[in-house]
Amino acid sequence: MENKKATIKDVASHSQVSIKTVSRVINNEYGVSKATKSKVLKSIKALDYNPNKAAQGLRSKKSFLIGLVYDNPDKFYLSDIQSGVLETCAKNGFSGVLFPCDHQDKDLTEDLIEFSKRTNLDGLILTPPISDMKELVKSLQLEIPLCVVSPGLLTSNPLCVSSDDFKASYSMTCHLIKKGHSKIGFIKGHKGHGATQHRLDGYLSALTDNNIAVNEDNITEGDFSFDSGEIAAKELFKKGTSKVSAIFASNDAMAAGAMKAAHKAKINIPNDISLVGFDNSPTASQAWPSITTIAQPIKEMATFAAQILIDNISNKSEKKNVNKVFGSELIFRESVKKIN
Amino acid sequence: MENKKATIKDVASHSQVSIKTVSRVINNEYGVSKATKSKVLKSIKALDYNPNKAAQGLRSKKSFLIGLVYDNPDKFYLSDIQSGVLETCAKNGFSGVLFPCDHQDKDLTEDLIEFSKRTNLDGLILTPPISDMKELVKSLQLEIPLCVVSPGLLTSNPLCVSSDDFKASYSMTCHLIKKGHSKIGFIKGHKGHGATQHRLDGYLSALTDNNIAVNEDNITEGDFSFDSGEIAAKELFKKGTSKVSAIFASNDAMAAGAMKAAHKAKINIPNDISLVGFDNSPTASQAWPSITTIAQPIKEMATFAAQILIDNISNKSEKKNVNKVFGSELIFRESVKKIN
DNA sequence: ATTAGAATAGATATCGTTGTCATTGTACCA
DNA sequence: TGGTACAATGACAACGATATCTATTCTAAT
Repeated sequence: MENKKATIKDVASHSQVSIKTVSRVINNEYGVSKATKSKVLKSIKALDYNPNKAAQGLRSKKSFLIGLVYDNPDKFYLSDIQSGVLETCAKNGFSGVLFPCDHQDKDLTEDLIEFSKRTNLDGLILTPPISDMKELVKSLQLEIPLCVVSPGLLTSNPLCVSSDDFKASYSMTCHLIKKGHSKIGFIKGHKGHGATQHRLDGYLSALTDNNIAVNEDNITEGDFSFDSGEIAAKELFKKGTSKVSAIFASNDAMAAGAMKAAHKAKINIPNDISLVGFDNSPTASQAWPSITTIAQPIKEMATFAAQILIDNISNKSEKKNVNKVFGSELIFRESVKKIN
Repeated sequence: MENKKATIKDVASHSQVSIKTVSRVINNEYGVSKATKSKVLKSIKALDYNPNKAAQGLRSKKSFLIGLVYDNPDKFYLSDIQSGVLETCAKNGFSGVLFPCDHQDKDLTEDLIEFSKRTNLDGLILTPPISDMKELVKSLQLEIPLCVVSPGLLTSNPLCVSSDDFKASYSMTCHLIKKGHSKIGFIKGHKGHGATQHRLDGYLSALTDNNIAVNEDNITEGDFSFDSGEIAAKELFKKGTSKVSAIFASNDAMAAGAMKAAHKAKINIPNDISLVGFDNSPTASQAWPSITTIAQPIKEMATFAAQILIDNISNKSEKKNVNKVFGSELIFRESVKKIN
C-alpha cells in the first residue's frame, strides 16, 4: 500500500547522529547545536519521517488525545466548539476525540471515567450542560486533567473558560428598555443549566435597575429547544392581563420557535411584538424577519479551552488556575421596534 | 492522580497464566479453553484492566483511529454523520478523528495524506462534497483504506455507501405532479456535487415520463446554502412568463431560503406557490409553514460506512466490494397544496 | 596547562502489548 | 505401545519511541 515508514532509526543513520539526538530535535529539547539540528531536520524532510504516535505514547505515557464531551441540541454551537477544539488539537500535535452523551444518563460519570481510561485520554473538555454538573466535575477532576466551558457556578477546577452571560443579558434587556419596552416577556432555558440562571439574572437586574417591576407572569419555562420556544411564546401571547410588547428568549432556537408561534397567531413581529434571542446562530439571521441577538465568541472560547488544557498537560510545572471570561456583542436586526 | 493502571502482566500473574494467554483472551483468539478464559476475564474485571492502546497499536501496527473528512455547511447532516460514525467506532474499540476541511483547498489531497500519516489512521471516511472529488479519491485510495459516502459517480473504490437521490427526487416530483402542478421550478445544488446532478436528473425524468416539457427557465442555480435558496427563489418569482406553481429545492436549507423570499415578496406558501425540500433537516419542520421534504437515513448510512470500513481493516481476508444503497422516504407537511 | 562546568552526543533499558515459535498435554488410531 | 494430530499454553523477541545515565567535546576561568 505504501513504502515502509521511516523510523527514528532511519533518520538517525541518515543524518549520522544517535537516535536520542533525533528525539531531542523532534521534541525541541535542550542540548542540540544549531548545525546538528538543521542536519537532522533535513533528514526528517528527506525521509518524510513522522514520529510514531503509538511509540511516543507508549514510552511517554501520553496518548495525545483530548476528549470533548457534549450533549447539546444546538448543532451550530457544537460545530463552533468542535472546530475550535479540533483545530487547536491539530496545531499542537494532538487529536480530539468526541464524546456525545446524554446528560441525564445516571451512569454518565462512570461512563466518562471508563471512556477516559479506555481511550487513555490526556485531558477532557466539558461543555454545557455537562460542565454544569458539579458532582460529575468533582469526580472527574480526580481522574484526569479537565477544562470546563461555561460552567454554571465557578468550580474549584483550575481550568475554566466562560462567557459573561449575565452582562450580555443585562445589556440586551437595557436595549429593549431603551426602545421603549417595559413589559418584556422572558423565556427561560432548561433548569439546572448555568446559562439559564445567568441569563435570567441579567434580565431581572436590568429591569430592577431601570425601576421596572418584575412580573412573574411574563417569565416562562423553556428548555432551549425550538419547540419549547414555540410553546412558551404561545403562553405569553395568551396572558392578556399583562400583555408583553417584547419577548426575550434565552437562545435563538427558542426565539425562532416564538417567531413561528407569532406567525401562527398572526402576530406581526416586530410591529405587534419585538423579539430577541441569544447565541447569534444562523437560525436568527435566517428567520423572517431576522432576529436581534447576542453573539459570543464560541469558537474562540473552544480554542482557548483546548490550548490551556494542552499547555497544562504538557508543562506539568505551570499549574496555575486559568479562568478566562469572554465578552459578547449585541447584534441588531429586524425583530425589534421602538415604541413609545 | 490515580492508581497505577493494571497491565497485561498484572492480569497474567493474577490469573496464573502467561501474558500471551491473556492477550489471546483480549483479542478473542483461538486456542484458549473455556475455563482459562473465564478465569482471565475475572482477573481483568477484578483489576479493572484496560489494554493500553498505544502498546497494542505499536505492536500490531494499528492506530484504532478512523478519520472522518467533511466540508459541509449543513450542521444537521454533519451531526447525524458524526454520531453514526463515532458510535460505531466506539462499539468496535476504535476512535473517530474528525477532519473538517475546505474542499476548494488546492492542497487538500496532500493535506489529507499528511494527516493520515501523522495521525497514523487506519482508515478514512469521505463525505460529500469530498467524496465527489474523483482524483482525490483515486490518490487517497493508494495510501489508506477508504470508504466513500454518497459519491457523485460510482468509483472503483471497494467501499461505498450511498442513497438513491435520483429515485427520491423522481418520487417527489411525481408527488407534485399528482397534486396538479406542472410548472415546477427547480433549485439546483452546487455544481460538481454528485447529489446536485442526481437530484436534478430525478426531477427531469419525472417531468419527461409525465409528458411535461422541461422549461430551462424554471431551473435555477443554488449552492445548497440558505442564502442561495433565497436568491434563486426570488429569480423564479420574477420570471413572469412561465410562472411556476411549485418549487422543488435540492435541499431544505435552500427551501427555507425560498420560504423567506416568499415571505418578503408576500407570496403565500402553499396557497400561491407550493414548496418542497430535500434532507428532512429540522429547518424544514421548524419553518412556517412546515416544509414537505425527503428523509434519508443519514445516521444509518454513517453507521454502515464505519462498520464496513472497520471490518475491512480488521479482516484483511475479506476484501469484497461493498456498495450499499439506502432508500429514502417522502415526508408530507404543510407546504404543498393541491391545485387543478 | 589544568580543570570545572556547560553543551552536546550516544548506549542501553524500557514502556505494554502482539507475533513467532516452541512446548506440553491429551485423545485417538494403527 | 508408539506415533500423530491438535488443542492449549508459554518464552522471548520485537514494535518505535523516550528516559536515564554516561561519555565526549568545548569554553573559559584559574
